[in-house]
Amino acid sequence: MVNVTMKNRIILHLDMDAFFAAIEERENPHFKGKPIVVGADPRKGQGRGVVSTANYEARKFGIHSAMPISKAYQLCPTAIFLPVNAELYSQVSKKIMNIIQTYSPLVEQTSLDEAYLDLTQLYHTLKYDREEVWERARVIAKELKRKIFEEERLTATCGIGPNKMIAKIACESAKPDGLKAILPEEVEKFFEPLDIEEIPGIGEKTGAMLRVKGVQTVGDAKQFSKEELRQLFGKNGEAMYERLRGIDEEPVIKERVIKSLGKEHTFEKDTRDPASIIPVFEDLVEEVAGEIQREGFAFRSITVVCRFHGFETHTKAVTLSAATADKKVLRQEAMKLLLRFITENPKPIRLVGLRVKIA
DNA sequence: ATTGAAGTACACG
DNA sequence: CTAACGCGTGTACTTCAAT
Repeated sequence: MVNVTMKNRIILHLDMDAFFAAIEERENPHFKGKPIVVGADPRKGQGRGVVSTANYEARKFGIHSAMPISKAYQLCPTAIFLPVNAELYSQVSKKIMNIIQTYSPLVEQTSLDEAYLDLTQLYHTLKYDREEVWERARVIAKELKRKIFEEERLTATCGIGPNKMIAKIACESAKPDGLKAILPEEVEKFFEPLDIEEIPGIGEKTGAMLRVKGVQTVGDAKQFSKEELRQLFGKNGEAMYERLRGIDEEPVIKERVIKSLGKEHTFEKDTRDPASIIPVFEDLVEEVAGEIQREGFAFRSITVVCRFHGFETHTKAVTLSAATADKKVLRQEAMKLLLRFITENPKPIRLVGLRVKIA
């Protein structure tokens, strides 16, 4: 009998290829073969936002997600720049997720275009025959890809592994329109040459710190003991030690509980003019309060964010004596925090934001 | 000693 | 002139005060 616990799972990660851009391409067939950048308006290179999604044609110019739109414009001014049509992408996402649901009862949606499927039940239905289980998972991935393409004319990439992290890394390695399974006995070989920043949780800052220490790959990073990593990176360091070795016990969760909710706004030009700032901030209050009411939430803690000229960002927060859903209270308290920012800091303001913690 | 609040840093899609 | 850098959400840390 095979042990079926957290230690012996099979997880599938599905990630849509260049999702937003692919939808736009589908909706406008004459865009086919041209570089498409979905994101902020570049306004002749003066726009302030970032790239949400670039299709593979645009990526050939070096354009990628999260890149400042002004840089994307420099790299390829002739690309087709499109605004984010969130409503449309959300509708398509729902259809995709509905398809995914039919392949597993345990699905975790992590964004509009990504989901994890826990296929561990296959161990039961296939009498614990490991070969069969992994083969069946591949078949499911192929069927998923085919079904999504048939129904939505969009391609996806699937990764399969013994946990979420490995499934995701497998998926990343197979993009676009790919399928990759990493078996438990293949994990070590596969991980060894990976750049450290491919490990979830190691971002730009942590990656830079590791490179200073002469670490480039996952293999290099394994020279550090768990204690050393804890010294360097705290609690994250301990998790990192495990992840470098392909260990990840994170369960596939059906739905996450919302813990906080907020809105923010970046001005077209940095400003200290109350006539520009106040109405925008009032709108944030309206939207946050509206969402709180719609969801039937209450809040007790309020945080206001201010990003000043030069990108310096600060927060101010208050905690109320009791939870409430009252918009007046939100406006009153949030406005006090905002005014403190304006009186304490003479710099022009780039962004204002408002966030509440759900009680 | 523990808890909660305020503020900062970092990560991810 | 090597900087340009949205938005929404989560976790973890440090510091300080009150319990």
